Amino acid sequence: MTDGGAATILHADLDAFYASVALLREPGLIGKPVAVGGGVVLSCTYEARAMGVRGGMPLGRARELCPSLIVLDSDFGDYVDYSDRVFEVFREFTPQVEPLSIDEAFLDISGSTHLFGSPAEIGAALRKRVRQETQLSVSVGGSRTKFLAKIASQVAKPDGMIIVEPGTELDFLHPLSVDHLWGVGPVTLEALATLGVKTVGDLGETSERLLADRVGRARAAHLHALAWNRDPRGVETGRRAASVGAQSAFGGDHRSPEELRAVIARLSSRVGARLRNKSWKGRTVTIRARFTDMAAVTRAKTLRGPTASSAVLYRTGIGLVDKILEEHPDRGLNLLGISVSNLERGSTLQLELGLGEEAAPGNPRELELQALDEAVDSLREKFGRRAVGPGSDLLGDTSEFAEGLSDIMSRDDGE
DNA sequence: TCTGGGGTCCTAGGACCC
DNA sequence: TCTGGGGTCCTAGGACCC
Repeated sequence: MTDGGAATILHADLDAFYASVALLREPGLIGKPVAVGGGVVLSCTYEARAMGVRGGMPLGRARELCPSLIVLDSDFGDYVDYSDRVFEVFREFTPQVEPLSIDEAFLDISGSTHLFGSPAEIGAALRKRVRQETQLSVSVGGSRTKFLAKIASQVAKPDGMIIVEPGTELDFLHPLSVDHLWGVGPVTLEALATLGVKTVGDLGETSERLLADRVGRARAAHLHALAWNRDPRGVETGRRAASVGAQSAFGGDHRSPEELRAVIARLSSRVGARLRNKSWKGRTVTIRARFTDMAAVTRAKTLRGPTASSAVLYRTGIGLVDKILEEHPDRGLNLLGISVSNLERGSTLQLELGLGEEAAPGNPRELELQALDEAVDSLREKFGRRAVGPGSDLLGDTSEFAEGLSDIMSRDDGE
């Protein structure tokens, strides 16, 4: 922008982040095929990838492909620490940092080139600094547009850097297969293949109307624009989450209604605590359920007012779970999740019932709900995330929280 | 050891209002 | 007698990403 069209956006992406962090504790395993995860592969080293192992793959399948695979447990606290340190390094080069996930970010460096040099020089310095600070390797892509910077970093992996200079974008982009584009997954890839579209160049030569018939209007317009390197999105630093949620998968065996309530209690306590931590409130509560055949359904309820109360989330969630169980009486559940969207900023001081009742100060039921939320928060602070709900040493399988709730609910009758 | 947990965005239909 | 069209909100489902 300020320097007459030079590449000004960097995309920085840590290589095999979870696996690399795990290896810092086990340096003897460097160079071996290592995966981190439980149930499925969260992340794996490039040695494991060479054998066909991929993120998201069930561990059983990964072991089939790579019998010598070493599987390590994940430690989420470690990941957050390392991520924080890496993002601090990013901010040494520019305040314009947009986090995309725990291990990648966009950086707008258009205001930094006079201090730190060309994009390639900044990218090289940033990679060096991250390695100094954390011993982790980060791949970097650079371009005038956001999505192309991201593609460049993917192509540069592992431990590489590609800066796409202005004027050379289409030469770089058009030979790539379409699934390099953000938003092209297996389904869209297949739909595009039926049109004979294999490369980004093919995509650019295909009419938008034809594309829209196969993949929908919005996606067609988006993909067509990307094929010609049109991406007006800038780096956004202050993005607010659109939803907050938690989910839990359990084995195929039958769960009693009490056990399902306890799962919802634990998930509600986690989500509510996270909302209150950030002073957010949300108005729409969604329950997601997955059956043993992996088919999934969602049921949502929009409250009259926003809430951050674990107690309200629990009560609303239970109602939605009951609805699902009524509609699918004979199917076993495999997973339950609860999330809150329609978020807005709200003070934590004033809790609302969110069910259309007046949140009058001193409303006895509101005070009880608030007391439950405070109990949730202090338990979680003292004993960690498993303090409330099934598996908790402290409270057993039916949480005190759920019992308190049902107590209050039973007294609601007749109001 | 067959399937984790955190998200974003789009589509489509119905209810409801003017 | 005939029966519009736009806009918003809500719900449900699905593709996709890390």
